Amino acid sequence: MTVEVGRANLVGENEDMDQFPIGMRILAVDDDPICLKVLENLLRKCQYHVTTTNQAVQALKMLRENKNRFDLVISDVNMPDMDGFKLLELVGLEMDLPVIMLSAHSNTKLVKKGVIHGACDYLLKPVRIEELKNIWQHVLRRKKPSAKNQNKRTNGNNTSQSVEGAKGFPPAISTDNEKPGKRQKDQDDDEEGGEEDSTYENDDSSTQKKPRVNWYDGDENLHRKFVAAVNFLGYEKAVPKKILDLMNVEGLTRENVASHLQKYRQYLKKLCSEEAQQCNMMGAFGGKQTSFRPMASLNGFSMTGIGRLSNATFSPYPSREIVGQLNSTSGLSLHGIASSGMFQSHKWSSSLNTLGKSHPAFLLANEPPHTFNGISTSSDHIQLHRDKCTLSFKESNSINDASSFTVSTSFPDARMAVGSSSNYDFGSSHLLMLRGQKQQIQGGGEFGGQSSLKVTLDNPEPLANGTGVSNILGHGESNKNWPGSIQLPKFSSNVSVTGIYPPAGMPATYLTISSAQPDNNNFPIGFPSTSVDSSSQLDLRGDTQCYEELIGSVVEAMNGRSKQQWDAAKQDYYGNHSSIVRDSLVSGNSVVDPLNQIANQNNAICLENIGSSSTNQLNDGAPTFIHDGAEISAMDTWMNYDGKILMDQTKLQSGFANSSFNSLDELVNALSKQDQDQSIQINDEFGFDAQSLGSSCI
DNA sequence: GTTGCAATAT
DNA sequence: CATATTGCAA
Repeated sequence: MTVEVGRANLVGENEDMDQFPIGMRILAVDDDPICLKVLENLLRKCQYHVTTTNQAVQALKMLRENKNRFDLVISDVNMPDMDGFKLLELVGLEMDLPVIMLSAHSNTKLVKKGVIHGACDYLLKPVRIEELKNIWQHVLRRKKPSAKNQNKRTNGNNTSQSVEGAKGFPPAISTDNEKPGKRQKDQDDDEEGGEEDSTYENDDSSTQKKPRVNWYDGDENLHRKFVAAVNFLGYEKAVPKKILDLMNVEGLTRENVASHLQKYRQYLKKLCSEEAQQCNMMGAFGGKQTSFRPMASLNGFSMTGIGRLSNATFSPYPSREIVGQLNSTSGLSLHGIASSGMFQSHKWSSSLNTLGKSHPAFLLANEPPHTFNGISTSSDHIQLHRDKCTLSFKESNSINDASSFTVSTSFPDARMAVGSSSNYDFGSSHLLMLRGQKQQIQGGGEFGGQSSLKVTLDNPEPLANGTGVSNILGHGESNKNWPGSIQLPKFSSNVSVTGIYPPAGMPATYLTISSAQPDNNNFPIGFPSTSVDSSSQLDLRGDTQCYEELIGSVVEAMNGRSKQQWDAAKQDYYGNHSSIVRDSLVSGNSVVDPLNQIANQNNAICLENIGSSSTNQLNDGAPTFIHDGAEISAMDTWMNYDGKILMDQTKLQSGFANSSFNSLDELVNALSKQDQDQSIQINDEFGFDAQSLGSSCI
């Protein structure tokens, strides 16, 4: 039989495998003594070495006592003391032995369940000896990859799946036969014969070829992990090794990641330039906001494992830039630069040179960053001029200082949101996205539609890398719903976003974003900033309404055990201004659609992530992400790394349904009454401190 | 030792 | 052809 030939060839060199599968050690488990006896006899006829037990618990005990005592486990599914699936799972977790499930029921669901839980085979009772004769193949298959790595896997770890690990399978789950839809090149459907021979030849020699990494295959989608890792680290800081560490995917190499990163960057570059073109095409007039939503692509997690990168779903923008998106009706077409162009204060990005080259955002108009038409980034501010529109950024304070910046606008219906991710290198890695949106303005409101938003970063201190960071990104846990734009900086910072009233007399279309010390006057004062070196401002003038929206989010890992997302703040301003306070110090994160907040009126908004105080564990990261409203709306749920649903958009839209916001609600309400000075003690288990929050508010 | 880029392989 | 892998210089 070819099987025998193949087997002989394959195991021929392995001394102890000469006799294989004769004497293969099998643990048979079945609560029914009769069935067990029958099974035992059949197995013995196959010349296996059989050990039996009628208790799953006992079986587990035996297995644990000596993990190398058995080569394979055959277990009944239905057992009184322990579900066969449970046993299966435990075995898979603890010893990575092939497990064959036995059941009298051919229920597809059961079979599926068994396979999903890692069963390498699922046999129906009564079992025929013909079936048992072949079960050794499961042992062989599993041992095969380890043969050459025998030394490495003596620990009993489940490293035999190194190859499979590259596919993103969690080690705990046997990967032998599942995922029918998945095509893995290293996996021949026929388990033996010539295929094995050729494989063997390759394995044996140094010419063994690496299995190709399937970044997009499979439910867990390595690319998602990749994106998450990149976002976690921040675009510039995302280097292959760090990404690899974060991803923590077995079998994946740094080279794999480097390659993928390369491709990813190229993609972003391309995407951005394309978008720039589109933006240009769109022009200031008639461009339909919804047809081009660069930020929509921030949701990298909507990408499904097709192996194709979709513009709509990839996550192209490094979040740590300041991005000004002036689009649409605001008519902010800057000297031919896309009206939705992205701009960055060079100080916020430590290296424009690099960015200009590597960051698509700066490739707009195919010009070096500092030579953008009308945009100057050579100093600490960027100015964009087009007609009445001016955008300028200036970076302010030193990196080590707490910083704040204020965003203000007089656009009647501007929506504003500010978030922060702390990136030490950037001094402040505020994420800022300014986006013009088409929206009806209903009048200027009592303040003439002016608004401002202050963002304060109180804790730019770098955080030690969380030891648990590696757990954050998945390990097979469901994270497919992560927003792609989540960023996980290495340290957190306090962020406060406060809606404030703009100074009277500001131009009707005026937006300022300034950086200043917390103690400074937080108010944007005209533009451009008169202080060249230490204040930053962004002035935006347009004759039409402009919305700014920036959402910051913080995702945090607490000792690697959990992730927290701090969210984003948005402010809808128009006439009255409403700001959204979000804090997901607990499990939550929240995103509030500004559109739904319009009703909330005159509230000054304070948003602060206080958790980063040294006393709590939020220091591991303070990711930020930006979404535009539509994007956020598109996300149904966000999940934390434990697979818990952190936020349900619908709930959020209907109000801060998330319980974690209850206190915040109160806080916001209180704050909205301009009672910041009062201490509102709302402490949660995470040390959320309303008082400090209040103090951060203007 | 890493990284990023370019050449090469699939 | 797109993408993964490999090679190599910085």
